[in-house]
Amino acid sequence: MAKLRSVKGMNDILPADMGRWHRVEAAFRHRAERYGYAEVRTPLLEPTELFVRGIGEVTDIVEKEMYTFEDKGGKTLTLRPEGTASCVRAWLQHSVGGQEPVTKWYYVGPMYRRERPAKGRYRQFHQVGCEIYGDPGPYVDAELIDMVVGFLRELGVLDVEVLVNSLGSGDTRERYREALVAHLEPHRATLSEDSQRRLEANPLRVLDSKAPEDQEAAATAPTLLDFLSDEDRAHFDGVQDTLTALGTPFQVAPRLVRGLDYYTRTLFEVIGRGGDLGAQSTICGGGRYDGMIGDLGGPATPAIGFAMGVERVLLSMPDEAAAAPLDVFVVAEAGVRAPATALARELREAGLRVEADLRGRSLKSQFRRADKSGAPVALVLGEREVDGGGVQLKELGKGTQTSVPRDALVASVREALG
RNA sequence: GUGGCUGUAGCUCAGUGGUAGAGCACUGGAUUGUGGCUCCGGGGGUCGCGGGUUCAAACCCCGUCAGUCACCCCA
Repeated sequence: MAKLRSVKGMNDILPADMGRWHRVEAAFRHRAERYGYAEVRTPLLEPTELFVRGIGEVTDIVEKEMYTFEDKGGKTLTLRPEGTASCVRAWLQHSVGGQEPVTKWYYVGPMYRRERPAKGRYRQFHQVGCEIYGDPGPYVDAELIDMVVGFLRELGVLDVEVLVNSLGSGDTRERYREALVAHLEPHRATLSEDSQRRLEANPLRVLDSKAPEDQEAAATAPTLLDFLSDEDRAHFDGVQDTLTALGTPFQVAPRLVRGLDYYTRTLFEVIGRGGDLGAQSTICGGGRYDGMIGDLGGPATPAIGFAMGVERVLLSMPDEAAAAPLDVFVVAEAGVRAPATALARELREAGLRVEADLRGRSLKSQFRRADKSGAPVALVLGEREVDGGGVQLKELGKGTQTSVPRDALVASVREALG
């Protein structure tokens, strides 16, 4: 329609939706802070190198989804596609690890990925997430998962599935990868085209392929859990035992894998079953990445984190009536608009949310607006009231109207609002 | 990135070759300072955009852009 449009896949969030956004963000902040996390804000733009090294060169995100460009100084920059790498960079850059034994950070903000937009998937999307540096788990792993479930529950997102897996550590993944390729190679010809490609790039992904021709080869494949070392196994048991102790329902999903290279040991995903989610049903994904900090040149430090898609949380939340954004609507005759403005200011200074129609329209149309605004109280100011030193206070829900003295106005309004 | 479907008023949609419609929303009014219900009126659309076929295109054809669904991937 209009010639000027927002960039494809990047959406405006209009005031009508803002209540829901604020509710999600506020609930997340409060919960994270109750669990001992502190907010961190990192730049939207980072050196491209950070994501190439942090996320992994052969991942889909790095290979084809990043917004990368050269700035005027010739530096290669990238709009952040996720939050974990930036957090690690900031943590290292400011030597936070030397100042405290365990760091717990949370973040809220937009991320950028140049994918084909669909429901629940946009090119600018928003994530809330947490990261913990310096605690090897497994208790903190379970606590993190439980916090996510509690957060979603608070927002009314009850119909979720929590999937948990362990990718092992050290060379577990490598050994498993080799065994898996050895298993799949004889089936190569019957695998789907995608999976034949994945055989080289990321064979673990063949396991959760939806193509029917891949199902058989995947079903008979060795499972990653069989390759765990004793330590990895004990760690994974610890995660499960703690989740059970917390009463958090979960399922072990031995074939759960992710498209980011950095994960080790604990891996989890929260899937929404209800709401308006389409094919993008993953609300939250996360896991341990004990190797990343060392890989980026820092001291070997265990780490775990997750990210949640705010748009997806919103899609899975139940609808609810929006709270009235106003307390009072001031209705004034055209000739007394100046004193009406002063009246509105007085109420606002007292902390009330006040709107007035100052265009000089008929009282009837002002009342119509007052009604639609949702404000429970209308105050009427005309020549008579200005002369008499009072104000008419009308409770729009009840239809009752009383005259209140000007100097008792704030108290009377407060009383009417309950 | 691949395939399917859809683009008509702010929103939800009807209209399938012959002068652009409905409901909701917005807005004015229904006698002298008062909302919600009802009634009457008003504004608002180069029918996504570009090209083609035709005497004539919202309608048929091609392209393009956007949205959406599935795949892929992921939050």
